[in-house]
Amino acid sequence: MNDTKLIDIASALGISVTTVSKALKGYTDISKSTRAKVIEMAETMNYIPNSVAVNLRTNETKTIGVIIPATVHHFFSSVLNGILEEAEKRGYLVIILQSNEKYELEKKQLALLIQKRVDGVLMSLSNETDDFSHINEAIRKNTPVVLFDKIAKRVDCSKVVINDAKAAFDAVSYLINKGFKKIAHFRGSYVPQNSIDRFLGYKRALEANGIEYDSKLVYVCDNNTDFEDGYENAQKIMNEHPDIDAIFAITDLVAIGIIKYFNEAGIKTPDQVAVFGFSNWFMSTVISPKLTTIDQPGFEMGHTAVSILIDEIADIKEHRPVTHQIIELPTRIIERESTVK
Amino acid sequence: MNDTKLIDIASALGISVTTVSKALKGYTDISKSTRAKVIEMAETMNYIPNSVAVNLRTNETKTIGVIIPATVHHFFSSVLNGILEEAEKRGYLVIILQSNEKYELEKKQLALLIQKRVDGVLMSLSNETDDFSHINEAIRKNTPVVLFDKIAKRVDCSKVVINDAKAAFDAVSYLINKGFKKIAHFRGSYVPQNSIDRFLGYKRALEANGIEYDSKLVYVCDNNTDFEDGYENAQKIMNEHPDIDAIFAITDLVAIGIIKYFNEAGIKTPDQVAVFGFSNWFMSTVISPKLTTIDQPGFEMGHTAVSILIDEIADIKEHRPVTHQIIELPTRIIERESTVK
DNA sequence: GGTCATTTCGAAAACGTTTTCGATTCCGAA
DNA sequence: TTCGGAATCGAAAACGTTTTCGAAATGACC
Repeated sequence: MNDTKLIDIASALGISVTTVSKALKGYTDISKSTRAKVIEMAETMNYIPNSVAVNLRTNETKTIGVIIPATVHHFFSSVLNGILEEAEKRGYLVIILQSNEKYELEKKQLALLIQKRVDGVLMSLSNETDDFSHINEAIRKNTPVVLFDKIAKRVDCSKVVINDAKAAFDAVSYLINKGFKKIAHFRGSYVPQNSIDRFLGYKRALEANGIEYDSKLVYVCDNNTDFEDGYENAQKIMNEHPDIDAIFAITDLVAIGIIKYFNEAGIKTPDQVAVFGFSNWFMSTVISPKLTTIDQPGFEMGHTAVSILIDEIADIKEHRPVTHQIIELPTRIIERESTVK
Repeated sequence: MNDTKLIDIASALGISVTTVSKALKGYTDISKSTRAKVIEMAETMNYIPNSVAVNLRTNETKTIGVIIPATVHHFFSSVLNGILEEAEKRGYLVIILQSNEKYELEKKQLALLIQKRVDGVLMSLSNETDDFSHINEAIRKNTPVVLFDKIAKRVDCSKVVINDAKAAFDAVSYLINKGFKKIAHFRGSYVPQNSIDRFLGYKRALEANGIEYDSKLVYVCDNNTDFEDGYENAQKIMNEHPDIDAIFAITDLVAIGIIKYFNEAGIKTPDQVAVFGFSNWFMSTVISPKLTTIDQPGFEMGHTAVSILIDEIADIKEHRPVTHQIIELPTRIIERESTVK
């Protein structure tokens, strides 16, 4: 536990702490000779600056916080990888917290992060969250926040998202163009923005193509930890509406539940009912038939969210005005077996 | 940016910073009346202690670092969830780093964590790591380290693992008892301990059951990001040894690659060749046939690793002697379709 | 009223840096 | 020799807490 500190180097060299500090930080008012001596001594004494002391003095921690709503499975692991990579590249550490889709927890965790003096925070909202004062409060305290994926339009901060409505519109339009006529939608719960947007994209695509929207064909899947929800609703819809010929699912997980049921019940995919997923999760190539889906660029989303956040941190530090950006990452259809006859 | 600090409360109340601090921390030498006043004022002024200053003073950060070798997919996401949950429960924050299976990066990241003064670190070793001096160095500096999953037997610290050799032994014994005779093994690369142990378990199970070990039936799959490796080696082995009747794969990912190939090539699983995986990843129930595998308790592993680490942190702080533990978590066979005719 | 113990408070040091600002030294030019 | 500027260094304050230790005030008791 023999941490060497500035004062150790200083007394070893018979100079002041100030000089040591300045030499190490490249101040120009230190002669080359003493600078060399200091650097060498720091080397041999294996000096490592105490980050906590530096943080206190400089009022920055070079750390960002990340709050994600769900477990680190699936889509969020891609985002996380993007976050970790970009943060490391820019010299920031990242603290991860999971809100488990709970508003209260999310609020508490955000408070904890700003208490810990992180320089900024990245967050994706919980399904429960419909009050955003905690976020505004953080921003007011000069801790920049950037929202990704599950965002709130009403919060004034940077956001990086995909255009869920457009992606869903494209997906359903694709199905219509393929000749499917009675297309159901397995949607998510009612509050998260992306659940709403995907639903709206579905509805608009129908209307744009002269197909009447039928609310009876919309089922709610609000469990996003396993595929049981998709499985059960597939069973249900085949009883209630056996004549559907396609389902647009809000996530690949739901879609896989559907396909699982269809495989077991002897319902042919895509011949009797086609299935379209969302997110391009890893397992969408594992299932048989392979799932047609929307590629959602998680890695890139993490990347750019970090990038924007760190830029804003710098802006605030330099007292520049910060301008919030809304970045919309492109999605694309990945056509596989579950929709091609 | 109107952070209120102790001194603000103190001057608002006309008392000293010391008294405010003590009142807030429940010191008994403060009268109930002033304590009440302080608490109320802190409340109305919305006081939040500056963690950085506290850290500097108390010399602890209530933060632990985690270094994982691979991307947060699959097994590690379970571990991570266990870590996050237990850490939160015990009042610790967690900083995540990925070494991408690189020794140099792992070393650098460990140094970074101790520079940041984390109270302890959890790590799972990279495939490249065969020098452990960086870990010993951390421990010598009083930063406790606990290794999980991919560990090094020679490092003197706590570890939480599964018994890979026994789990593999059980898996292969199971196959033998099921009547399979010519069992191949798709192993991992040569240095990680769990790759070695699973291979040894395979070999011993054969020998224990009077089946001669044949090194020709062992294939190396060292890519753990997708299932191509399993796919290609499955193709290869069916050319070179078409008479095998089972494959024990080092991971579910490899096993899924194998099954993918078999499905495409018209090779019946398990009738012609059975497949046994390892880890019980989520997708092992998605593939068809569903994969028989070993359940590896990732969540619990994260949980207990954190628990041990935090206990050691407390021991060090209280100057108690710390005794290292080696925890071996139980595994079990999950029998599914890929091995039952 | 005096003594002593108890209760209640605050000054100050400490944690390890960074940075301002002034002091000292050095050197060349006049 | 003197002067002025440049080069080099260090004292000290500051970041916001915690905690030791002593001082002051209070209360109890005779």
